[in-house]
Amino acid sequence: MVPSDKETDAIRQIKHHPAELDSIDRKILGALAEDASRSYAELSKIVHLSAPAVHDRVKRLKRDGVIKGTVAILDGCKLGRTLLTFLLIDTSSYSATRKLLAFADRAEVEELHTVAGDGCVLIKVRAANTESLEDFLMEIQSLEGVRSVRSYIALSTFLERGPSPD
Amino acid sequence: MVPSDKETDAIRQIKHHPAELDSIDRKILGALAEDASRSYAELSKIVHLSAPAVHDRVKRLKRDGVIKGTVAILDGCKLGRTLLTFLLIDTSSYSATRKLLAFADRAEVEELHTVAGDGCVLIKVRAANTESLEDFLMEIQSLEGVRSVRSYIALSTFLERGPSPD
DNA sequence: TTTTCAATCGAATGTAGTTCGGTTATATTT
DNA sequence: AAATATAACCGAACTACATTCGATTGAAAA
Repeated sequence: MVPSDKETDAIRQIKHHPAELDSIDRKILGALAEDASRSYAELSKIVHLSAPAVHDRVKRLKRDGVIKGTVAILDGCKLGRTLLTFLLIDTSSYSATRKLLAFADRAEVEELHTVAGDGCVLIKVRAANTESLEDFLMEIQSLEGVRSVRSYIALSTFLERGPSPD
Repeated sequence: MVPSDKETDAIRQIKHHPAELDSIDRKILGALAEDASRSYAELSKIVHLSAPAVHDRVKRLKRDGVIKGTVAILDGCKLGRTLLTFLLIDTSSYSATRKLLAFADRAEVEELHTVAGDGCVLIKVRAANTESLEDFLMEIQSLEGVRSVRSYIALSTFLERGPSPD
């Protein structure tokens, strides 16, 4: 039985192998990673192809999962979140780590990773102010199995973006 | 003299005060932060307004800088970058810190902040593999004025997104 | 009260996304 | 080598969405 298109698409998306990308693909990806509102006409000028040709490539890049989607970038300060902090949390048990994963639901939490090294969990938090950060910290510190929490409060941000195709 | 529209727009964008947002604005922002490709027709169903009304609001949110832009989210693994690492670099001089800021140009670097606390600079790096991460680390460690570099290699990522309007 | 302003709507318009058929070039098969 | 299949591309047509417009409403200011 020949696999249906749907099946092969599913396999393609799951694959963690790097997709084969030529220089034109990379230019398109770079342009869209910078500004996803660019029109196909605009992209076609950048890569010297017709608009439908660019459209085909973007469609393929989405189908293969290289482009995972497009999102609006919001200004944290304008939303009332002025305090960016990275928390490095050392846990003594897996159950404690699991409890920390639940914090992914919080609106203030932007990233949550488990890491190798001294700590176990790394959380990027954008809080409204020091008070709300303190509340957040207290909540984490009071969890059973949390050994230590180190806070790194961002002073200035010089770069914040997603993966680059270059 | 009455300030021109251009001037007031410029002031509005620079302002770090939180913009006044009602619940409809927040719903729109949330929907677009999740998927910026949603049409005004789709958004209008979510917030129970007409498409032009939503259009006006989005235009205002962009003008005020609450929406900073829209970007395509790329899959780091598909691009051949499988290794996500956070570096916490302790420097002994401002000139060393300045040298580190130049690393914002690197394709592997996704975030670069100065932080208060033990370290001075926090860098989020997405490298192709351990070898290229090692090259990167070596380069930083060999900089004059770099006291220490702590590496936190991500094992699993449970959340990665921008500021939320909620 | 009267006026002004901002937010909204339906309808019309314009622009950009998308599909289509045909062409070329390359790779595969016979 | 010839024939066939495949993939990438193009211009032109089509479609759908973004955008503009004028009118209406309701609330705040004069």
